[in-house]
Amino acid sequence: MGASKPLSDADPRSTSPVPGGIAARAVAGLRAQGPNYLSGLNPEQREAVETLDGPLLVLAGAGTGKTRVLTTRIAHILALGRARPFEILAVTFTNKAAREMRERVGQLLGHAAEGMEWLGTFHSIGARMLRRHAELAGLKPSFTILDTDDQIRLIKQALAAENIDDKRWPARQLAFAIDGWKNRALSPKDVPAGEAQAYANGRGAELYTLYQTRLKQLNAVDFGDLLLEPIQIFRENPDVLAQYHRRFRYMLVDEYQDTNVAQYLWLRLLAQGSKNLACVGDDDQSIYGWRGAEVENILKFDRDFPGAKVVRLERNYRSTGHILNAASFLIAKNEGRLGKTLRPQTELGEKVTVAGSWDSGEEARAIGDEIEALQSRGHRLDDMAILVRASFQMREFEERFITLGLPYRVVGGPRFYERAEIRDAMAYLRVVASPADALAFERIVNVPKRGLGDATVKQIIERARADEVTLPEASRRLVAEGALAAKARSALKDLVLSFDRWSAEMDRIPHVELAEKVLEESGYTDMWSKDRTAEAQGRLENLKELVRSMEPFENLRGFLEHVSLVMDVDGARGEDAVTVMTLHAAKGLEFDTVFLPGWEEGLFPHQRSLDENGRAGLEEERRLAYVGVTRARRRAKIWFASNRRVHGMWQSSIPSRFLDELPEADVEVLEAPVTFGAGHMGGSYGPSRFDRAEPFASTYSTPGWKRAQERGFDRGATPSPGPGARRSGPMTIEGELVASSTAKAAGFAEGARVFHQKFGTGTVVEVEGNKLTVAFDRAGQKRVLDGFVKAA
DNA sequence: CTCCAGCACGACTAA
DNA sequence: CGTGCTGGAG
Repeated sequence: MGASKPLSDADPRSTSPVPGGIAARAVAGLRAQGPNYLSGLNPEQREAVETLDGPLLVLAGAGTGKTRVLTTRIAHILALGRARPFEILAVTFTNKAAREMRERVGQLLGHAAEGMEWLGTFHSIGARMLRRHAELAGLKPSFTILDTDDQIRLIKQALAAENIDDKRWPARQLAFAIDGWKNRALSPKDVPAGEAQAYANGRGAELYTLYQTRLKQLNAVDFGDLLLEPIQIFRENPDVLAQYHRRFRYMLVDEYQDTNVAQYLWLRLLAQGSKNLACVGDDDQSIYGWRGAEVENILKFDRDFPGAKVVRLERNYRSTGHILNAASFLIAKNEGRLGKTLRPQTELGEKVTVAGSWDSGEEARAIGDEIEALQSRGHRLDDMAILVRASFQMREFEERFITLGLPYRVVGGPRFYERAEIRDAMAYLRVVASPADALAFERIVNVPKRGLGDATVKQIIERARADEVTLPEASRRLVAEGALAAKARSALKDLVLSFDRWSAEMDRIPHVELAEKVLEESGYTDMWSKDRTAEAQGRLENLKELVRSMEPFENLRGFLEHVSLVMDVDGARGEDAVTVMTLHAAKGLEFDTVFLPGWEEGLFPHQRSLDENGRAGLEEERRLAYVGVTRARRRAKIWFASNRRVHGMWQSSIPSRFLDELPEADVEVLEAPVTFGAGHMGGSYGPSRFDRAEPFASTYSTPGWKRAQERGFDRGATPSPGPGARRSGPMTIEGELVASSTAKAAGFAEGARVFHQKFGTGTVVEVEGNKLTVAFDRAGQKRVLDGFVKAA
């Protein structure tokens, strides 16, 4: 690599590929005037943008203009004519980041960044490459991309075929292991013996091989393969790799600290061409260790890419002083870091606030109130966000915001495409688009119920395997031969004919219309319309949303590709709304006001991180806290609750250790608005508690609150309540308590129509204190507590 | 052979 | 709390 002499771009002629050529003169011209897109950059940023040749690492602290550098750099390359849009490889981790980059390059150039076909996520670019050279990997270009769910079902099948007890060796565990191997670019033969030993008595590697074979048979890949297969192809086909070397004149990577071994290898292979690889990252924001990210990659960048230039961005333009100081002080507790000193560029502003609440419900109420207060003072909801550690925390906020009528949007919550109804609908569409998609066919062959159970499906699969045909084709043959029971045969015949009809229509009618037709004619929407459970309505809404989301796409195939790679729905509609999302999803974003609830030991830092990764896990959690605080421009508001329901059980919790790691001078501790009950460990649950709860009877009447109180009482009786110690017996205490505190608020009479979250609507048959016997229209007669039903 | 209810068990973060 | 498997009824 001695050939790559360090090039100074002070002299434009030396950086030009063709000395004295058009580009060089253009550079000189631009340099003279200074193109306006460069004018707002500080010296470090400008250096990062203008250092075009050779490897470059930009260490960009939070809020130091990282995205700006990346996008300006692209604009610069294009403006100088160094490369055409399709000769730039620009990789991000999330679709959001890719989208943003595309938009901002467009803004800089004054027109859409058309033609940047290699701007995207690692996975989408990997998929694109793999489709081009699918044959080299033993696949057809139409291969399907399996998500985690499909993956696990496939592994289950493999385990069953090998007679491995999936109770003892859960499929998830193997899926997790395979994922890990793929993240480290290990093919079955490369798996270290020790690790392969760990699963199913040493059959790990064998099962991995089997899984890969099944994938190929299904013409499918998983997420890991989207990178691994191209790496394999590049290694085995130098001519293919050479094509990409010629193609990519410049390469940019966002969030380099999050790359795993496979991504690193992929990049290194590609960067052997032009060597113009620019990586941007921040070791303090490395929060994806659990999916294989190797902070090492960023730490040893200059060794991996000799002659690399390193630029540090340390001027923070985002946050006010107190916020930045608090974040810096916190992250300084980490040991394994390159070390950067972020410098605030503005006033100290407001201190970071820390407040406690009795339980998670109160936390949600208090934050909701504060949001409304801010809103009434003229703050936009768009400028506020609630960042949670785990997505289960979101629900409470959603519920609260619904009652308040506060518009909110959830980013990456209970994920849209993971909902059963969406997956079913998608499976239908997948089979229509490619009848060979066996997993999809299996999923919906008996949804809605058609009388095609396991036995029938098994026959179809066996036949398909014997004849080496698709499942629909095997079904067709079985039907034609008059096999199967008469009932199953006619149901199957109808289904196969329907698929034939839909497939034939695929290119004739608009895909949105086709989707509606498929869902309608298959009886799928009907199935939910007839369903009287509470969720059914929401599911139908989701299906409508799915169909609506297909509109922007050219055709069905385009849509399906999008969904398999972009597992999120664009929720960014115009309305002013509070954002609720996980800390992981928040990386790269910023808001004026950031609420950080749930800073409790066990949740944040998350127990599992500590258990599984010890100190490294703690450090990653701390980086996550750092990411959270640094999302805030003007206000960071941290909360913790004394009681939180985890896995359906109320547990008391202690404040996060991170709170004590914040600097006193930059933090203001708020009096909790309502602190009664907290720390009430004594067994004296006398009338005094009731008296205090009484005034709140109307507000504190949610089931959760009741159980919070019940839990408090319970703790008095049993000092260390183990989880599971109370499987089904809390009714008496809860019952009495609830009866007194909600007697006036609730009070259902016999014959009243009520609605229950789980059982739907029904009629009250009997009232006994707060216990109701309700005949539900669908779910039958049940005894429920009145707190769980609303008047219908 | 299919369907459904009841029960056990596992639950953070992502493309 | 939700899903996924098992066993028994139809």
